[in-house]
Amino acid sequence: MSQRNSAVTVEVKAAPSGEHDPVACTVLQVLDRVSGKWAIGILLECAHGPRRFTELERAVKGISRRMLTLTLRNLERDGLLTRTVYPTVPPKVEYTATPMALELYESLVSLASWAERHRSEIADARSAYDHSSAPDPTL
Amino acid sequence: MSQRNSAVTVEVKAAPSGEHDPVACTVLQVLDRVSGKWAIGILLECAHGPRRFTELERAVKGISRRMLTLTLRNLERDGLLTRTVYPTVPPKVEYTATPMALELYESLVSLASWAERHRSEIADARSAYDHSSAPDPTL
DNA sequence: CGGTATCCCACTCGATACTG
DNA sequence: CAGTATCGAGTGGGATACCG
Repeated sequence: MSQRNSAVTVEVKAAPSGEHDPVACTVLQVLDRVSGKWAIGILLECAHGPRRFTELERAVKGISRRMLTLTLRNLERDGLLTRTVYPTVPPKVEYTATPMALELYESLVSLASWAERHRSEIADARSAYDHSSAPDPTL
Repeated sequence: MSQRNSAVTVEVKAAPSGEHDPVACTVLQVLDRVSGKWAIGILLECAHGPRRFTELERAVKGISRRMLTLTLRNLERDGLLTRTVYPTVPPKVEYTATPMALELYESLVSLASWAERHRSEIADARSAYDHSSAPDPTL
């Protein structure tokens, strides 16, 4: 992976940014941080206390080593997780949610509550929409 | 685009879902709805009142017709926007945010406020991280 | 005006194999 | 134990051209 910009060797999300609307822009930045299939699950686990690599691998079911590492690195880079290496043998590494991440989690809960309140409303809207483009009965 | 499932002709996001953690799962569902580069910008515009197709095209700068249509369809499908067609000539179509969408917007604002509060903290974490994998000075 | 249809690239993510 | 390297499929999204 010979890339001129020598900073990081792992794939790290390049901030898309560059929006015009200040609010949309800000929200998008947060979203980019916690979007992706795994970030929230990992954050959630680490919010309950320090977690080791393999603990996360088991706790966040379905994740691959690769995605675990990648997501961990991005969260660490954004200051949402701290990575602590114990120079023992065998090696031991712990990931901990930062206070900032715990605050973020509170905001995410408000999002979740919105989803709970409107779960059925959304489901209804979906089926209504999907049925309105009705399949031709003559087929 | 001959697909047997005749419901919708446009590409519509198939909900990935299927997570194990209830909170992570719920949040992910919301995120999938408003993720993507354009959903929030469009929602934001329509929150200020009914908007026509070409108004949105101009307001949400950088968006293509294709992505505008796709995102509008998804938002409509989830019941976040209502689409009103005036059968005039030339045609006129208006998109309006639903009450549910306006509520969601409030939640997004709390996310934005989190981002504001921690903007510098994140920036610091980033540069610290990026500098720690220091490029070889001898190059 | 308000869309669709196509083509295509970049990026995400999973599977698998290898390493300090 | 805690990663890294590589390959390849699937998908998000841009450009462009066409349609009722």
